[in-house]
Amino acid sequence: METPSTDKHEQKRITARSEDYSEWYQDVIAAADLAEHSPVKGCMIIKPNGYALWERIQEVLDKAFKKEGVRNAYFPLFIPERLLKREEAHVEGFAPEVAVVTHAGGKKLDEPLVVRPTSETIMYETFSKWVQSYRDLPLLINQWANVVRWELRTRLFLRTTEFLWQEGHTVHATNEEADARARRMLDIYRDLAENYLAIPVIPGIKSESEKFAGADKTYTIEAMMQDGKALQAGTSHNLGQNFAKAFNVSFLDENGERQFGWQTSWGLSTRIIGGLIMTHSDDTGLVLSPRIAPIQAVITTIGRSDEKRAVDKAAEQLAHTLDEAGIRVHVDASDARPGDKFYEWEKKGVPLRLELGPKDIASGSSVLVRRDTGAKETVAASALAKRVQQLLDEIHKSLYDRALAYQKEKTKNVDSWDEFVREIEAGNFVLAHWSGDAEVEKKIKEETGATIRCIPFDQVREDGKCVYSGEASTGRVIFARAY
RNA sequence: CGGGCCGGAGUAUGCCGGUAGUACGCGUGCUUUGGGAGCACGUAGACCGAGUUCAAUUCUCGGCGGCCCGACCA
Repeated sequence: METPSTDKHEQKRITARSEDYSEWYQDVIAAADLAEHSPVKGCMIIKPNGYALWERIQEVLDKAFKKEGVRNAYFPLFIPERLLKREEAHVEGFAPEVAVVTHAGGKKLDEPLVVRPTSETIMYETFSKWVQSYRDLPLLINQWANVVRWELRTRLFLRTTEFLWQEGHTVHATNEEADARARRMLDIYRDLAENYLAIPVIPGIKSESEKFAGADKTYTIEAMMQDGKALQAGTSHNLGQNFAKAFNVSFLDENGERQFGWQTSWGLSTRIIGGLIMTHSDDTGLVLSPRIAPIQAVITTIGRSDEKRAVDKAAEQLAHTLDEAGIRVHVDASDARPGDKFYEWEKKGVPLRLELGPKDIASGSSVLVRRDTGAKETVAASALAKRVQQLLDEIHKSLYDRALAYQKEKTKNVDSWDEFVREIEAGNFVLAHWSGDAEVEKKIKEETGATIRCIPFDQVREDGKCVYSGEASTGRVIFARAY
């Protein structure tokens, strides 16, 4: 037995990724002060640092949605049970995981109320009244909300009993238009992931057995975490007319004929924050991509107490300059020792640190330190704002490139079953031929734990044989173990 | 729901069938300040129940709670 060290730094250290990925993940969340477990099992308390990330994501998505003509609305938390039961595949998919309110106001309710696991049913009941004519279409609605899914096993951010998300719901006159909308919204998620979170993703379509309960088609973006497991980072569904028929969402077309609407829904949740953590962070703590970081640059002051006033003043001035340049900046003028401050902001993942002390003020410069590489440079005060902006862009690119290189390195083309098992076991993504048979998919899952993450949009058409059954196949799909 | 580990200051832990000790944290004061400061004083703790025992935080059983691994899932 190893005796625990009494060294305080040893005690504060984050578990190495290579030792225990799960523990490392939780350590990073704790070190960056993002979230904690709540007294209610499976639920999560999102702390201010974590919520600030969610607010940034909301900001980016809301802007993109508005550009598309999507409008925000809010529907009730409670769904009458009969509504949830109206679409057959939907109720089957969600029945095992819904929470139901049976008593309220001191009485047993005549009809139980389901706490929404998603809002298709309650929204479409209303949509049937909102949509009367082809002139009412397309209807583009988004809702920011919490939902509840009673999962057996939970993990901070990745799968919690209650989670925050946005869910978009649309109605269209044609299937083509609905499908284009579903694809378009997935592309907005891809843009968020790649251009803001620096997470490279693989967009594609889900297999029949992996698609959303009640959808005709489910589109997804899949990301690879640092342990090689896949994370479904966002989904978009072409619902066809399944819900429109169940909820009578119909309209009169140009010819005065009644038609059912074609619908989509799409969602992205706080889970993406888990993806952000697991994509970039290291054994020192969180690493945030610059465009999503609530604080992009932190100015840490250094100096003795008799110098403090002058240093603080210079820090405020510098912060003002950076703020003017549109950089999200924070000044840490606390009394803590320099080393303490450095570690603190590294744990929290702030992309850039500017050290400012008497020496810097004397020389009219500042020391700039990158969170991702640790590289230091001294920059003249006059050139700081420009250099900071430049470095933020570089950090984004570097994080993205590194994650993409890792994903490519750990994605293997495989043509035999032995290889397949070995590569999955090694924590890789596997590109393999699959004939489209759901039974085969199920058996592969049972034997290896791997599921089809998606059939990539950029799939190369090539003839081959199913890696499991040997049946003819026209292209490779992505298999992996997933969160 | 199966398998494993664990419940003690805010956190992490050592020894122990008989005054619960240590480190970090936190508070006050002084000295410090360019990579996790030093000293002094202070602060705060055994999940619940039953059993064994002169005596249980320690041993046994049960409950409850947590974490990890599976099944389910965004």
